[in-house]
Amino acid sequence: MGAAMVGMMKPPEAGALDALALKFRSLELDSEADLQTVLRFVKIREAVSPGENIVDTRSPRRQLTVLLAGVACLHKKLEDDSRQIYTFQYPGDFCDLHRYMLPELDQKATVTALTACSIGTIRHDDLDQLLSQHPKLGLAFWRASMLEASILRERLLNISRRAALPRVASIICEQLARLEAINIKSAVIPITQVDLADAGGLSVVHVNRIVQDLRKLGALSKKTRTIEVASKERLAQLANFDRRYLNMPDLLSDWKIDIEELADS
Amino acid sequence: MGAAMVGMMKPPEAGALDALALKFRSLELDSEADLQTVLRFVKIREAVSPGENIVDTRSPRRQLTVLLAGVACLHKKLEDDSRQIYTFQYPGDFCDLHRYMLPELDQKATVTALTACSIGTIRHDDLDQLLSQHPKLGLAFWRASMLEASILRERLLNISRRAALPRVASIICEQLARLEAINIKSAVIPITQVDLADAGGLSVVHVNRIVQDLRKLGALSKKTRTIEVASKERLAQLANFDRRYLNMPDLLSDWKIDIEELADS
DNA sequence: CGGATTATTGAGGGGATTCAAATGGTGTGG
DNA sequence: CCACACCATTTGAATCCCCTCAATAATCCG
Repeated sequence: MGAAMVGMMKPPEAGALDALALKFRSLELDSEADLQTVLRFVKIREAVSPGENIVDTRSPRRQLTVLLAGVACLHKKLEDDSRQIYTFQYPGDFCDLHRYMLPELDQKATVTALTACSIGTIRHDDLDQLLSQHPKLGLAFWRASMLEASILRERLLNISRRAALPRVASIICEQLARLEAINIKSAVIPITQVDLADAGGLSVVHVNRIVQDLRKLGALSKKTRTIEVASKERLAQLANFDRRYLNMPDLLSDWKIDIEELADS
Repeated sequence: MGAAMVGMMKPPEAGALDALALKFRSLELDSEADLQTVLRFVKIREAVSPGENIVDTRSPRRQLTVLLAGVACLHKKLEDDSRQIYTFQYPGDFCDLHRYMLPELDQKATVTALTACSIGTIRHDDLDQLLSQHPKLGLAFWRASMLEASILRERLLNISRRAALPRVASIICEQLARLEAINIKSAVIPITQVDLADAGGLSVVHVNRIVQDLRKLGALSKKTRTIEVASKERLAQLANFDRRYLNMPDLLSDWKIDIEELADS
Protein backbone atom coordinates (compact mmCIF):
# COMPACT_ATOMS: atom_id res chain seq x y z
CA MET A 1 0.00 0.00 0.00
CA GLY A 2 2.86 2.33 0.76
CA ALA A 3 4.31 1.99 -2.70
CA ALA A 4 0.98 2.68 -4.31
CA MET A 5 0.61 5.95 -2.44
CA VAL A 6 3.53 7.54 -4.22
CA GLY A 7 2.29 6.40 -7.58
CA MET A 8 5.19 4.17 -8.49
CA MET A 9 5.06 1.23 -10.80
CA LYS A 10 5.23 -1.85 -8.70
CA PRO A 11 8.65 -3.37 -9.27
CA PRO A 12 8.88 -7.12 -9.88
CA GLU A 13 10.15 -7.69 -6.37
CA ALA A 14 7.10 -6.02 -4.84
CA GLY A 15 6.65 -7.14 -1.28
CA ALA A 16 10.29 -7.98 -0.83
CA LEU A 17 10.82 -4.75 1.08
CA ASP A 18 7.78 -5.06 3.32
CA ALA A 19 9.89 -6.23 6.23
CA LEU A 20 12.17 -3.24 5.89
CA ALA A 21 9.26 -0.85 5.72
CA LEU A 22 7.80 -2.39 8.85
CA LYS A 23 11.15 -1.99 10.55
CA PHE A 24 11.43 1.69 9.71
CA ARG A 25 7.93 2.30 10.98
CA SER A 26 8.75 0.57 14.24
CA LEU A 27 11.76 2.89 14.46
CA GLU A 28 9.32 5.78 14.36
CA LEU A 29 10.24 7.04 10.93
CA ASP A 30 6.97 8.90 10.53
CA SER A 31 7.45 10.43 7.13
CA GLU A 32 6.07 8.17 4.43
CA ALA A 33 8.04 10.17 1.87
CA ASP A 34 11.32 9.54 3.66
CA LEU A 35 10.48 5.87 3.89
CA GLN A 36 9.70 5.51 0.20
CA THR A 37 12.86 7.39 -0.71
CA VAL A 38 15.14 5.12 1.22
CA LEU A 39 13.37 2.00 -0.05
CA ARG A 40 14.08 3.14 -3.57
CA PHE A 41 17.80 2.87 -2.92
CA VAL A 42 17.69 -0.72 -1.77
CA LYS A 43 19.09 -3.17 -4.27
CA ILE A 44 17.80 -6.69 -3.82
CA ARG A 45 20.52 -9.28 -3.89
CA GLU A 46 20.44 -12.97 -4.52
CA ALA A 47 19.45 -15.47 -1.84
CA VAL A 48 21.89 -16.81 0.71
CA SER A 49 21.92 -20.43 1.84
CA PRO A 50 22.11 -21.54 5.47
CA GLY A 51 25.66 -21.46 6.74
CA GLU A 52 26.84 -18.94 4.19
CA ASN A 53 28.16 -15.58 5.27
CA ILE A 54 26.11 -12.50 4.55
CA VAL A 55 28.74 -10.09 5.82
CA ASP A 56 32.32 -10.98 6.58
CA THR A 57 35.75 -9.45 6.63
CA ARG A 58 36.14 -9.95 2.91
CA SER A 59 32.84 -8.36 1.96
CA PRO A 60 33.11 -5.02 0.25
CA ARG A 61 32.87 -2.30 2.81
CA ARG A 62 30.96 0.08 0.62
CA GLN A 63 27.41 -0.95 1.31
CA LEU A 64 24.91 -1.50 4.06
CA THR A 65 23.23 -4.88 4.17
CA VAL A 66 19.61 -5.44 5.17
CA LEU A 67 18.03 -8.77 5.92
CA LEU A 68 14.82 -9.11 3.93
CA ALA A 69 13.88 -12.71 4.68
CA GLY A 70 15.20 -15.55 6.81
CA VAL A 71 17.17 -15.63 10.03
CA ALA A 72 20.81 -14.71 10.46
CA CYS A 73 23.17 -14.04 13.32
CA LEU A 74 25.98 -11.63 14.09
CA HIS A 75 28.83 -13.54 15.67
CA LYS A 76 32.56 -13.72 16.19
CA LYS A 77 35.03 -16.57 16.38
CA LEU A 78 37.47 -16.61 19.26
CA GLU A 79 41.08 -17.67 19.36
CA ASP A 80 40.08 -21.15 20.58
CA ASP A 81 37.59 -21.32 17.68
CA SER A 82 34.60 -21.20 19.96
CA ARG A 83 31.91 -18.86 18.70
CA GLN A 84 29.96 -16.07 20.33
CA ILE A 85 26.64 -15.13 18.79
CA TYR A 86 25.92 -11.52 19.65
CA THR A 87 22.46 -11.17 18.21
CA PHE A 88 20.02 -12.93 15.96
CA GLN A 89 18.72 -10.98 13.02
CA TYR A 90 15.28 -11.11 11.43
CA PRO A 91 13.68 -9.63 8.33
CA GLY A 92 14.04 -5.86 8.42
CA ASP A 93 17.12 -5.87 10.63
CA PHE A 94 20.25 -4.07 9.52
CA CYS A 95 23.19 -6.44 9.40
CA ASP A 96 26.19 -4.16 9.45
CA LEU A 97 25.32 -0.65 10.54
CA HIS A 98 28.55 -0.61 12.55
CA ARG A 99 30.55 -0.90 9.36
CA TYR A 100 29.01 2.27 8.08
CA MET A 101 29.54 4.45 11.11
CA LEU A 102 32.66 2.99 12.67
CA PRO A 103 34.41 1.08 9.92
CA GLU A 104 37.42 0.17 12.03
CA LEU A 105 35.25 -1.60 14.56
CA ASP A 106 34.60 -5.30 14.83
CA GLN A 107 36.80 -6.43 12.01
CA LYS A 108 36.23 -10.04 12.86
CA ALA A 109 32.50 -9.96 13.43
CA THR A 110 30.58 -11.68 10.68
CA VAL A 111 26.94 -12.21 9.79
CA THR A 112 25.92 -15.71 8.78
CA ALA A 113 22.63 -17.04 7.45
CA LEU A 114 20.99 -19.57 9.77
CA THR A 115 18.13 -20.30 7.41
CA ALA A 116 17.67 -19.48 3.73
CA CYS A 117 17.90 -15.69 3.57
CA SER A 118 17.41 -12.96 1.08
CA ILE A 119 19.17 -9.66 1.50
CA GLY A 120 19.20 -6.15 0.17
CA THR A 121 21.93 -3.55 0.07
CA ILE A 122 22.22 0.20 0.14
CA ARG A 123 25.45 1.76 -1.09
CA HIS A 124 27.28 3.79 1.52
CA ASP A 125 27.48 6.65 -0.96
CA ASP A 126 23.73 6.65 -1.30
CA LEU A 127 23.36 6.47 2.43
CA ASP A 128 25.55 9.55 2.83
CA GLN A 129 23.20 11.45 0.59
CA LEU A 130 20.04 10.04 2.10
CA LEU A 131 21.15 10.98 5.59
CA SER A 132 22.06 14.53 4.67
CA GLN A 133 18.82 15.07 2.75
CA HIS A 134 16.54 13.26 5.20
CA PRO A 135 17.78 13.90 8.73
CA LYS A 136 14.89 11.94 10.22
CA LEU A 137 16.42 8.86 8.70
CA GLY A 138 19.48 9.25 10.89
CA LEU A 139 17.32 9.27 13.98
CA ALA A 140 15.69 6.01 12.87
CA PHE A 141 19.06 4.36 12.37
CA TRP A 142 20.16 5.71 15.72
CA ARG A 143 17.13 4.07 17.31
CA ALA A 144 18.01 0.81 15.62
CA SER A 145 21.47 0.95 17.18
CA MET A 146 20.08 1.71 20.61
CA LEU A 147 17.69 -1.18 20.31
CA GLU A 148 20.60 -3.45 19.47
CA ALA A 149 22.44 -2.15 22.51
CA SER A 150 19.41 -2.84 24.65
CA ILE A 151 19.29 -6.42 23.43
CA LEU A 152 22.99 -6.79 24.15
CA ARG A 153 22.55 -5.48 27.68
CA GLU A 154 19.80 -7.96 28.33
CA ARG A 155 21.85 -10.85 27.02
CA LEU A 156 24.84 -9.69 29.03
CA LEU A 157 22.77 -9.72 32.16
CA ASN A 158 21.44 -13.17 31.43
CA ILE A 159 24.78 -14.72 30.69
CA SER A 160 26.46 -12.97 33.54
CA ARG A 161 24.04 -13.57 36.34
CA ARG A 162 21.48 -16.21 35.57
CA ALA A 163 21.63 -19.98 35.65
CA ALA A 164 21.47 -22.00 32.47
CA LEU A 165 17.74 -22.70 32.50
CA PRO A 166 16.41 -19.15 32.75
CA ARG A 167 19.18 -18.12 30.43
CA VAL A 168 18.12 -20.45 27.65
CA ALA A 169 14.48 -19.69 28.32
CA SER A 170 15.18 -15.97 27.99
CA ILE A 171 16.89 -16.34 24.66
CA ILE A 172 13.98 -18.36 23.33
CA CYS A 173 11.51 -15.81 24.67
CA GLU A 174 13.34 -13.04 22.92
CA GLN A 175 13.30 -14.81 19.59
CA LEU A 176 9.62 -15.59 19.98
CA ALA A 177 8.81 -11.97 20.74
CA ARG A 178 10.88 -10.70 17.85
CA LEU A 179 9.25 -13.12 15.46
CA GLU A 180 5.84 -12.01 16.65
CA ALA A 181 6.81 -8.41 16.07
CA ILE A 182 7.24 -9.12 12.38
CA ASN A 183 4.01 -11.10 12.22
CA ILE A 184 5.56 -14.55 12.25
CA LYS A 185 3.42 -16.45 14.69
CA SER A 186 5.02 -19.87 14.42
CA ALA A 187 5.83 -21.52 17.74
CA VAL A 188 8.90 -23.13 16.20
CA ILE A 189 12.09 -21.12 16.74
CA PRO A 190 14.29 -21.64 13.69
CA ILE A 191 17.46 -22.01 15.73
CA THR A 192 19.49 -25.09 16.61
CA GLN A 193 20.74 -26.06 20.03
CA VAL A 194 24.22 -25.28 18.78
CA ASP A 195 23.13 -21.72 18.09
CA LEU A 196 21.51 -21.46 21.49
CA ALA A 197 24.74 -22.62 23.06
CA ASP A 198 26.83 -20.10 21.16
CA ALA A 199 24.44 -17.30 21.99
CA GLY A 200 24.07 -18.21 25.64
CA GLY A 201 27.65 -19.00 26.47
CA LEU A 202 26.92 -22.63 27.28
CA SER A 203 28.10 -25.97 25.92
CA VAL A 204 25.87 -27.78 23.48
CA VAL A 205 25.65 -30.71 25.82
CA HIS A 206 24.33 -28.61 28.63
CA VAL A 207 21.91 -26.74 26.40
CA ASN A 208 20.53 -30.08 25.39
CA ARG A 209 19.87 -31.04 28.98
CA ILE A 210 18.26 -27.67 29.66
CA VAL A 211 16.06 -28.00 26.60
CA GLN A 212 14.91 -31.36 27.90
CA ASP A 213 14.17 -29.78 31.27
CA LEU A 214 12.15 -27.08 29.54
CA ARG A 215 10.19 -29.80 27.79
CA LYS A 216 9.52 -31.62 31.04
CA LEU A 217 8.44 -28.34 32.60
CA GLY A 218 5.87 -27.80 29.88
CA ALA A 219 7.54 -24.77 28.30
CA LEU A 220 8.68 -26.51 25.13
CA SER A 221 6.94 -29.13 23.09
CA LYS A 222 7.90 -32.75 23.67
CA LYS A 223 6.77 -33.81 20.23
CA THR A 224 9.63 -32.54 18.12
CA ARG A 225 13.37 -32.34 18.29
CA THR A 226 13.25 -28.71 17.29
CA ILE A 227 12.79 -25.73 19.59
CA GLU A 228 9.01 -25.48 19.65
CA VAL A 229 7.31 -23.40 22.30
CA ALA A 230 4.48 -25.22 24.03
CA SER A 231 3.53 -22.53 26.51
CA LYS A 232 4.67 -18.96 26.08
CA GLU A 233 3.48 -18.11 29.57
CA ARG A 234 5.34 -20.97 31.21
CA LEU A 235 8.48 -20.11 29.29
CA ALA A 236 8.30 -16.43 30.18
CA GLN A 237 7.76 -17.34 33.81
CA LEU A 238 10.79 -19.64 33.91
CA ALA A 239 12.84 -17.00 32.12
CA ASN A 240 11.67 -14.17 34.32
CA PHE A 241 11.11 -12.49 31.00
CA ASP A 242 10.22 -8.83 30.73
CA ARG A 243 9.94 -7.98 27.08
CA ARG A 244 10.02 -4.24 27.55
CA TYR A 245 13.70 -4.10 26.70
CA LEU A 246 12.75 -4.95 23.13
CA ASN A 247 10.77 -1.72 22.86
CA MET A 248 7.99 -3.31 20.90
CA PRO A 249 4.44 -2.16 20.47
CA ASP A 250 2.11 -4.11 22.69
CA LEU A 251 -0.45 -4.36 19.94
CA LEU A 252 0.21 -7.88 18.83
CA SER A 253 1.01 -9.18 22.20
CA ASP A 254 -0.73 -11.17 24.83
CA TRP A 255 2.32 -11.68 27.01
CA LYS A 256 1.78 -11.67 30.69
CA ILE A 257 3.26 -8.55 32.17
CA ASP A 258 4.06 -8.70 35.83
CA ILE A 259 1.81 -6.12 37.41
CA GLU A 260 3.94 -5.28 40.40
CA GLU A 261 6.92 -4.83 38.13
CA LEU A 262 5.00 -2.09 36.37
CA ALA A 263 3.69 -0.58 39.54
CA ASP A 264 6.93 0.17 41.34
CA SER A 265 8.75 1.76 38.43
CA MET B 1 40.52 27.78 22.49
CA GLY B 2 37.26 26.62 20.99
CA ALA B 3 35.18 29.01 23.02
CA ALA B 4 37.45 31.93 22.17
CA MET B 5 36.95 31.31 18.48
CA VAL B 6 33.29 32.18 18.61
CA GLY B 7 33.95 35.27 20.68
CA MET B 8 32.01 34.31 23.75
CA MET B 9 32.64 35.56 27.24
CA LYS B 10 34.17 32.72 29.14
CA PRO B 11 31.56 31.51 31.62
CA PRO B 12 32.61 30.94 35.21
CA GLU B 13 32.61 27.19 34.74
CA ALA B 14 35.13 27.44 31.91
CA GLY B 15 36.87 24.13 31.42
CA ALA B 16 34.08 22.12 32.92
CA LEU B 17 32.87 21.16 29.47
CA ASP B 18 36.27 20.24 28.06
CA ALA B 19 35.61 16.55 28.49
CA LEU B 20 32.36 16.85 26.58
CA ALA B 21 34.01 18.80 23.78
CA LEU B 22 36.70 16.14 23.53
CA LYS B 23 34.02 13.50 23.35
CA PHE B 24 32.15 15.18 20.53
CA ARG B 25 35.36 15.57 18.58
CA SER B 26 36.13 11.89 19.02
CA LEU B 27 32.65 11.20 17.68
CA GLU B 28 33.69 13.05 14.53
CA LEU B 29 31.50 16.06 15.03
CA ASP B 30 33.61 18.18 12.71
CA SER B 31 31.72 21.44 12.82
CA GLU B 32 33.12 23.69 15.52
CA ALA B 33 29.95 25.77 15.27
CA ASP B 34 27.72 22.78 15.98
CA LEU B 35 29.92 21.88 18.90
CA GLN B 36 29.78 25.30 20.48
CA THR B 37 26.04 25.44 19.99
CA VAL B 38 25.37 22.23 21.83
CA LEU B 39 27.78 23.12 24.61
CA ARG B 40 25.80 26.27 25.20
CA PHE B 41 22.75 24.22 26.13
CA VAL B 42 24.52 22.22 28.81
CA LYS B 43 23.55 23.17 32.33
CA ILE B 44 26.13 22.28 34.91
CA ARG B 45 24.68 20.56 37.91
CA GLU B 46 26.00 20.08 41.39
CA ALA B 47 28.52 17.41 42.29
CA VAL B 48 27.50 13.85 43.09
CA SER B 49 29.13 11.81 45.85
CA PRO B 50 30.31 8.23 45.42
CA GLY B 51 27.47 5.76 45.74
CA GLU B 52 24.80 8.28 44.86
CA ASN B 53 22.64 7.80 41.81
CA ILE B 54 23.12 10.11 38.85
CA VAL B 55 20.20 8.68 36.91
CA ASP B 56 17.55 6.41 38.31
CA THR B 57 13.94 5.49 37.82
CA ARG B 58 12.80 8.45 39.81
CA SER B 59 14.88 11.01 37.94
CA PRO B 60 12.95 13.38 35.77
CA ARG B 61 12.82 11.98 32.29
CA ARG B 62 13.04 15.32 30.57
CA GLN B 63 16.78 15.77 30.30
CA LEU B 64 19.91 14.12 29.05
CA THR B 65 22.71 13.70 31.56
CA VAL B 66 26.38 14.03 30.72
CA LEU B 67 29.25 13.02 32.95
CA LEU B 68 31.73 15.90 33.21
CA ALA B 69 34.11 14.55 35.83
CA GLY B 70 34.55 11.37 37.82
CA VAL B 71 33.67 7.75 37.13
CA ALA B 72 30.19 6.26 37.08
CA CYS B 73 28.58 3.04 35.98
CA LEU B 74 25.40 1.99 34.28
CA HIS B 75 23.99 -1.01 36.05
CA LYS B 76 20.88 -2.93 36.97
CA LYS B 77 19.80 -4.86 40.03
CA LEU B 78 18.41 -8.32 39.53
CA GLU B 79 15.61 -10.10 41.34
CA ASP B 80 18.11 -11.77 43.68
CA ASP B 81 19.64 -8.32 44.31
CA SER B 82 22.84 -9.16 42.55
CA ARG B 83 24.03 -6.38 40.32
CA GLN B 84 25.14 -6.26 36.72
CA ILE B 85 27.34 -3.39 35.63
CA TYR B 86 26.83 -2.84 31.93
CA THR B 87 29.42 -0.15 31.30
CA PHE B 88 31.66 2.23 33.13
CA GLN B 89 31.32 5.89 32.25
CA TYR B 90 34.00 8.54 32.10
CA PRO B 91 34.07 12.30 31.61
CA GLY B 92 32.35 13.17 28.36
CA ASP B 93 30.19 10.05 28.29
CA PHE B 94 26.43 10.36 27.96
CA CYS B 95 24.70 8.67 30.84
CA ASP B 96 21.18 8.13 29.59
CA LEU B 97 20.90 8.53 25.84
CA HIS B 98 18.55 5.55 25.84
CA ARG B 99 16.07 7.52 27.86
CA TYR B 100 15.88 10.13 25.19
CA MET B 101 15.38 7.89 22.19
CA LEU B 102 13.56 4.93 23.67
CA PRO B 103 12.01 6.13 26.90
CA GLU B 104 10.25 2.88 27.65
CA LEU B 105 13.50 0.97 27.65
CA ASP B 106 15.55 -0.11 30.61
CA GLN B 107 13.29 1.23 33.28
CA LYS B 108 15.35 -0.33 35.98
CA ALA B 109 18.78 0.60 34.73
CA THR B 110 20.43 3.25 36.85
CA VAL B 111 23.64 5.26 36.73
CA THR B 112 25.59 5.52 39.95
CA ALA B 113 28.68 7.55 40.80
CA LEU B 114 31.68 5.41 41.69
CA THR B 115 33.90 8.38 42.53
CA ALA B 116 33.04 12.01 43.14
CA CYS B 117 31.37 13.16 39.95
CA SER B 118 30.11 16.32 38.40
CA ILE B 119 27.42 16.22 35.78
CA GLY B 120 25.72 18.40 33.22
CA THR B 121 22.30 18.20 31.68
CA ILE B 122 20.63 19.09 28.42
CA ARG B 123 16.87 19.39 28.36
CA HIS B 124 15.16 16.98 26.01
CA ASP B 125 13.26 19.90 24.52
CA ASP B 126 16.50 21.64 23.70
CA LEU B 127 17.87 18.42 22.28
CA ASP B 128 14.86 18.13 19.98
CA GLN B 129 15.64 21.55 18.58
CA LEU B 130 19.38 21.00 18.40
CA LEU B 131 18.94 17.78 16.48
CA SER B 132 16.57 19.27 13.94
CA GLN B 133 18.74 22.33 13.38
CA HIS B 134 22.11 20.53 13.43
CA PRO B 135 21.65 17.13 11.79
CA LYS B 136 25.34 16.34 12.18
CA LEU B 137 24.75 16.22 15.90
CA GLY B 138 22.45 13.26 15.47
CA LEU B 139 25.17 11.35 13.68
CA ALA B 140 27.56 12.00 16.57
CA PHE B 141 25.05 10.69 19.10
CA TRP B 142 24.44 7.74 16.85
CA ARG B 143 28.16 7.00 16.88
CA ALA B 144 28.16 7.23 20.66
CA SER B 145 25.44 4.59 20.80
CA MET B 146 27.29 2.32 18.42
CA LEU B 147 30.43 2.65 20.46
CA GLU B 148 28.48 1.64 23.54
CA ALA B 149 27.16 -1.37 21.65
CA SER B 150 30.67 -2.29 20.64
CA ILE B 151 31.81 -2.20 24.23
CA LEU B 152 28.84 -4.35 25.21
CA ARG B 153 29.67 -6.92 22.56
CA GLU B 154 33.22 -7.15 23.77
CA ARG B 155 32.13 -7.60 27.36
CA LEU B 156 29.56 -10.17 26.32
CA LEU B 157 32.23 -12.16 24.56
CA ASN B 158 34.53 -11.99 27.55
CA ILE B 159 31.95 -13.04 30.07
CA SER B 160 30.54 -15.69 27.85
CA ARG B 161 33.65 -17.43 26.65
CA ARG B 162 36.72 -16.55 28.64
CA ALA B 163 38.02 -17.73 31.99
CA ALA B 164 38.10 -15.43 34.96
CA LEU B 165 41.69 -14.25 34.60
CA PRO B 166 41.59 -12.94 31.03
CA ARG B 167 38.14 -11.66 31.75
CA VAL B 168 39.23 -9.48 34.64
CA ALA B 169 42.36 -8.47 32.77
CA SER B 170 40.25 -7.38 29.79
CA ILE B 171 38.01 -5.21 31.87
CA ILE B 172 41.00 -3.50 33.44
CA CYS B 173 42.59 -3.02 30.02
CA GLU B 174 39.46 -1.40 28.75
CA GLN B 175 39.29 1.03 31.61
CA LEU B 176 42.96 1.88 31.21
CA ALA B 177 42.51 2.57 27.51
CA ARG B 178 39.45 4.68 28.07
CA LEU B 179 41.18 6.71 30.75
CA GLU B 180 44.10 7.28 28.42
CA ALA B 181 41.74 8.45 25.71
CA ILE B 182 40.66 11.33 27.93
CA ASN B 183 44.22 12.13 28.92
CA ILE B 184 44.14 10.52 32.32
CA LYS B 185 47.41 8.64 32.49
CA SER B 186 47.20 7.28 36.02
CA ALA B 187 47.98 3.60 36.38
CA VAL B 188 45.44 3.32 39.19
CA ILE B 189 42.01 2.23 38.02
CA PRO B 190 39.45 3.92 40.24
CA ILE B 191 37.31 0.82 40.56
CA THR B 192 36.89 -1.62 43.42
CA GLN B 193 37.05 -5.39 43.24
CA VAL B 194 33.33 -5.39 43.95
CA ASP B 195 32.77 -3.33 40.82
CA LEU B 196 35.00 -5.64 38.83
CA ALA B 197 32.97 -8.60 40.04
CA ASP B 198 29.66 -6.98 39.13
CA ALA B 199 30.97 -5.99 35.71
CA GLY B 200 32.57 -9.34 34.97
CA GLY B 201 29.89 -11.64 36.26
CA LEU B 202 32.12 -13.10 38.97
CA SER B 203 31.97 -13.33 42.72
CA VAL B 204 34.02 -10.86 44.73
CA VAL B 205 35.91 -13.69 46.31
CA HIS B 206 37.03 -15.05 43.02
CA VAL B 207 37.89 -11.64 41.63
CA ASN B 208 40.14 -11.17 44.61
CA ARG B 209 42.00 -14.38 43.88
CA ILE B 210 42.36 -13.39 40.24
CA VAL B 211 43.65 -9.96 41.18
CA GLN B 212 46.27 -11.60 43.31
CA ASP B 213 47.22 -13.85 40.41
CA LEU B 214 47.54 -10.80 38.19
CA ARG B 215 49.84 -9.29 40.78
CA LYS B 216 51.98 -12.40 40.93
CA LEU B 217 52.12 -12.43 37.15
CA GLY B 218 53.45 -8.89 37.09
CA ALA B 219 50.44 -7.28 35.47
CA LEU B 220 49.24 -5.42 38.54
CA SER B 221 51.25 -3.70 41.24
CA LYS B 222 51.91 -5.62 44.44
CA LYS B 223 52.41 -2.48 46.45
CA THR B 224 48.86 -1.32 46.87
CA ARG B 225 45.51 -2.85 47.60
CA THR B 226 43.96 -0.88 44.75
CA ILE B 227 43.86 -1.87 41.12
CA GLU B 228 47.14 -0.42 39.91
CA VAL B 229 48.56 -1.52 36.59
CA ALA B 230 52.22 -2.48 36.80
CA SER B 231 52.68 -3.54 33.19
CA LYS B 232 50.24 -2.57 30.51
CA GLU B 233 51.87 -4.95 28.06
CA ARG B 234 51.71 -7.92 30.39
CA LEU B 235 48.10 -7.17 31.21
CA ALA B 236 47.12 -6.83 27.58
CA GLN B 237 48.88 -10.06 26.80
CA LEU B 238 47.09 -11.96 29.56
CA ALA B 239 43.81 -10.42 28.47
CA ASN B 240 44.36 -11.10 24.79
CA PHE B 241 43.35 -7.49 24.50
CA ASP B 242 42.69 -5.87 21.16
CA ARG B 243 41.67 -2.31 21.77
CA ARG B 244 40.31 -1.69 18.30
CA TYR B 245 36.76 -2.29 19.48
CA LEU B 246 36.98 0.96 21.38
CA ASN B 247 37.43 2.88 18.13
CA MET B 248 40.02 5.19 19.60
CA PRO B 249 42.67 7.21 17.86
CA ASP B 250 46.04 5.57 18.15
CA LEU B 251 47.69 8.88 18.77
CA LEU B 252 48.11 8.62 22.49
CA SER B 253 48.78 4.98 22.51
CA ASP B 254 51.77 2.76 22.77
CA TRP B 255 49.83 -0.47 23.12
CA LYS B 256 51.26 -3.52 21.53
CA ILE B 257 49.14 -4.53 18.59
CA ASP B 258 49.43 -8.09 17.48
CA ILE B 259 50.87 -7.92 14.02
CA GLU B 260 49.41 -11.11 12.63
CA GLU B 261 46.01 -10.07 13.89
CA LEU B 262 46.21 -7.02 11.68
CA ALA B 263 47.66 -8.89 8.75
CA ASP B 264 44.96 -11.49 8.19
CA SER B 265 41.98 -9.19 8.40
C1' DC C 1 23.45 -44.57 0.40
C1' DG C 2 27.39 -42.06 2.87
C1' DG C 3 29.05 -37.77 5.07
C1' DA C 4 27.99 -34.10 7.92
C1' DT C 5 25.51 -31.89 11.29
C1' DT C 6 22.45 -32.07 15.14
C1' DA C 7 20.54 -34.28 19.14
C1' DT C 8 21.07 -37.25 23.05
C1' DT C 9 23.09 -39.74 27.05
C1' DG C 10 26.75 -41.02 30.58
C1' DA C 11 30.82 -40.31 33.42
C1' DG C 12 34.18 -37.58 35.56
C1' DG C 13 36.66 -33.33 36.50
C1' DG C 14 37.32 -28.48 37.46
C1' DG C 15 36.56 -23.65 37.82
C1' DA C 16 33.81 -20.67 40.21
C1' DT C 17 30.41 -20.28 43.89
C1' DT C 18 28.72 -19.92 48.55
C1' DC C 19 29.52 -19.72 53.33
C1' DA C 20 32.29 -18.09 57.03
C1' DA C 21 35.61 -15.33 59.25
C1' DA C 22 39.50 -12.27 59.83
C1' DT C 23 42.09 -8.16 58.48
C1' DG C 24 42.91 -3.57 57.03
C1' DG C 25 41.48 1.11 55.81
C1' DT C 26 38.47 5.10 56.23
C1' DG C 27 35.51 8.34 58.03
C1' DT C 28 32.31 9.97 61.48
C1' DG C 29 31.08 11.27 65.96
C1' DG C 30 31.63 11.39 70.72
C1' DC D 1 42.04 11.57 69.32
C1' DC D 2 40.24 7.34 70.01
C1' DA D 3 36.12 4.19 69.35
C1' DC D 4 33.17 2.35 66.49
C1' DA D 5 30.90 1.30 62.25
C1' DC D 6 31.29 0.31 57.62
C1' DC D 7 33.24 -1.21 53.56
C1' DA D 8 36.81 -3.40 50.76
C1' DT D 9 40.10 -6.92 50.84
C1' DT D 10 41.81 -11.33 51.97
C1' DT D 11 41.90 -16.35 53.16
C1' DG D 12 40.03 -21.13 53.80
C1' DA D 13 36.81 -24.99 53.08
C1' DA D 14 33.16 -27.40 50.97
C1' DT D 15 30.03 -27.62 47.26
C1' DC D 16 27.93 -27.42 42.79
C1' DC D 17 26.96 -26.11 38.25
C1' DC D 18 28.60 -26.63 34.01
C1' DC D 19 32.36 -28.33 31.10
C1' DT D 20 35.05 -31.78 28.59
C1' DC D 21 35.45 -36.19 26.77
C1' DA D 22 33.31 -40.02 24.62
C1' DA D 23 29.97 -42.54 22.20
C1' DT D 24 25.47 -43.43 20.11
C1' DA D 25 21.14 -42.16 17.65
C1' DA D 26 18.62 -39.38 14.55
C1' DT D 27 18.24 -36.21 10.75
C1' DC D 28 19.46 -33.71 6.73
C1' DC D 29 21.49 -33.16 2.24
C1' DG D 30 23.73 -34.19 -1.94
